[in-house]
Amino acid sequence: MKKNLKIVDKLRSSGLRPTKQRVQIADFLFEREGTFHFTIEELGKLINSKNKEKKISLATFYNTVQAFKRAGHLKEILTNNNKNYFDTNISSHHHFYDEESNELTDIHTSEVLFKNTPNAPFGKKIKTIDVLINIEKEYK
Amino acid sequence: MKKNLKIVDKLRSSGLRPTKQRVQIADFLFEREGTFHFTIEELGKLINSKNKEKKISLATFYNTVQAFKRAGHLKEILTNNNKNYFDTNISSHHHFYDEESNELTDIHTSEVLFKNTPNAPFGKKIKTIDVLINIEKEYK
DNA sequence: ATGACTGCAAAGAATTTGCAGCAGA
DNA sequence: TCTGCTGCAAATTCTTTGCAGTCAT
Repeated sequence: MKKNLKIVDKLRSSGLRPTKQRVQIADFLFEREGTFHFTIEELGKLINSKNKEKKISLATFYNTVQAFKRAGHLKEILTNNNKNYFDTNISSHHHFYDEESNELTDIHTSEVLFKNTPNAPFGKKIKTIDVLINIEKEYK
Repeated sequence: MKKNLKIVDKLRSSGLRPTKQRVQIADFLFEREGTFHFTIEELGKLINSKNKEKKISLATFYNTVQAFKRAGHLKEILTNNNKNYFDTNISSHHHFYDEESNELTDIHTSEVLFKNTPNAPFGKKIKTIDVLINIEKEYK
C-alpha cells in the first residue's frame, strides 16, 4: 500500500495520527479538483462502497470529519434542513440556496464584495462571513 | 377571553383556523416590539411556563411554527449547529453568530452593504440575502 | 356535522457516547 | 508499551407521525 506522504503530513501537522481510515478519508476528500459538498452519511456511503470488506464505521466518519473541521481542513455549510453539510473548500466563499430544490451552488468570493460590515461586539472578533443568497423561480 | 382580532385575521387570511393554541402562540410571537429568535423547544417552554394547566403540546408547536413559516410570518435562520432557529423578523436582515455560546444577534440591513453581488442563475431570481457573521472570542 | 387541529406516545433521523480491543509511535 | 483511535451498540437529541378525541365553522 502506497502511503500518500502529503496526506500523512497534513494529518500529522494537525496533530492527528495517520490511521488507515483517516488517510483514506483525507485522500478521498482532499485529493481532488474543485470543491465537494457532502453530508457525513453520503461520505460514508461513497467511501465504503469502494471497501469490499473492512467498512469504516459511521462513528469514525463523524469523528474524522469533526477532527478535520477542527483542524481547519473542512468548512461547515449552513442549511435549514437540519443536516450538517460540509465543504472541502475552506476559503471564504458563498452559496446560492434554492429552497425549492434544497440545492447549494458555490459563489466565488470575488463575486460578493462588501462596501461595509459591522464591527464585532466587544471582546469578539469576526471569524468568517457566510453569505447565503436565497433564490427562487423567476416568473416572466 | 378577549380575542385579539388582529391575530385572528392574520391566521384566517393565511388559511389557518384560529384555535386557542395558535392564537396564543401568534400573540406571543407577533405582538411585540423588535425581533425574536427562538428554537421550537425554547418557544414551547416560554409559552407553557405561563400556562398553569393546559400546556400546549410540543407537536403543536412544531406544527404551528411550520405553518407560520409556510404562511410567511416567520423566517428560518440558518446556522451550522444543526438546530433550527426561527426569527419573527421576516424582512431581510443579518446576524452575528457566536459559536461558543450559540447566540444570535441581529445586524441591521444598513450595516451590511454590498459593493457587488452575483446574478442569479438562469431562470432564477434573488429572493433574499442572508449574511451570517461568525464571531469568536478575541485574545489580546 | 364535518373537517381540521391537538395531544400523546411512539417512531424516526441524525449525531454522540461509552468502552473494549486494536494499532501507530 | 502507551495512548489514541476504531467499531459497535446503546443513548441522546431533535423532529415527525399516527391516531383518537376535540374544537371551529
